[in-house]
Amino acid sequence: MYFFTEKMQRLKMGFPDYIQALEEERRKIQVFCKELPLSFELVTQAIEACRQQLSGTTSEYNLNGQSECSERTTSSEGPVLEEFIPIKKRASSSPCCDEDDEDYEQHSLRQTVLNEDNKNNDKRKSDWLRSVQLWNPDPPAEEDATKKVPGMELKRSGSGGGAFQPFHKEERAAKATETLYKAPSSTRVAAASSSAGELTPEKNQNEGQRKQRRCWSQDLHKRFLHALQQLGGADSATPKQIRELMNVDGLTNDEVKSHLQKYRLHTRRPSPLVHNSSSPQAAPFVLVGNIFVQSPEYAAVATSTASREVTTVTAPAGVYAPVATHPTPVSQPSADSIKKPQFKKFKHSEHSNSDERGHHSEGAVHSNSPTSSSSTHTSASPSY
DNA sequence: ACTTCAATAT
DNA sequence: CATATTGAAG
Repeated sequence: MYFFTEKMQRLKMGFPDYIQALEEERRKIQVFCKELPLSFELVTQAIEACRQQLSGTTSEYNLNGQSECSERTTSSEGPVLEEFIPIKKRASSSPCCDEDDEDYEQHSLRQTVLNEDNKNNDKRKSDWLRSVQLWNPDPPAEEDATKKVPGMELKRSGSGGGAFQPFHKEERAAKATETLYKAPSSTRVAAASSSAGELTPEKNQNEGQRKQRRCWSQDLHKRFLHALQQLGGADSATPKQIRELMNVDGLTNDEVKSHLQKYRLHTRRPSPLVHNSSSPQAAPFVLVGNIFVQSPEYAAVATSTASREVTTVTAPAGVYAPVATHPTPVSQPSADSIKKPQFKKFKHSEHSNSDERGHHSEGAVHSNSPTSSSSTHTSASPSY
């Protein structure tokens, strides 16, 4: 109890007041009990403890409350937060290159709201990394090994490394599969399997079939970022260099190129639009349905301006990080141990200015909000 | 019907 | 190498 008394003293409250404060607190976080189950529980316990202390008798702590909030309970009356779990865990992260765990994320808070009647409202998950991060939770990590055949495809089983974990269904297959390739869609015959061996995916695949999609697992992406950062940012890095740094075998330049393209695309200002009105800091939270959630933009902004700690706290995991945002990536003892290309060569004329992309030294850093893509506005996508 | 994303094509 | 287009998947 010392714990409580101390707190109360600090707050200059007596048990009754403290209890009341706690209850209020509990009420506030109740909506998030799903997201913050422990907090909820802690507060609840604290209340009970205080009550016991106060009256010496055991009183029910939930007079008015429900001790638990079932997820679906809320759904009955409207929108409900579907996913939003900030679990940032990199449990299974690669053993090898964990040194730079850093903030790999910025805005990836997503607010997904689900209206019972409307299925495709804003389910915009903010970004492309969605895939990256959900897929292949397990970092095969075994980079050393020969594995990671290009042909591999892992089904999402977002767990381990994944930062998000949708609370609903979600089956997780054993992560075992390191490499598993798709069944021959057609032409390819089973023949290969017999003698030689297993992996030679690209080999016998006669005709032109499109190459198996490469799955950018979390680990892979991590390496990608790592490389990127060593190279001074997405804008100065080139596919080849990246690939080399990544040192993943089986990875091709094209794959890296493609990924880089996407990365750049998403990374750079997705939203030219300004949210004039409210100052950024004014509204870290937005009201969604009947719940407040942190707005992604805010998180993004926070990353750039505010310090990292804020970021880490508020922003759950994302995958793509500001990358080079700051200095000292990994091993960077001497400034010039690695070269920083910085400016790209601009071929000749053209490049009709206006492009925002001319970063200056430092290494890039767009820490803007890629939040993306989405929301509401329809178009924006090339397809159509 | 739409979006996202890696693979290709330029 | 950068970008644009394609085609597959969700």
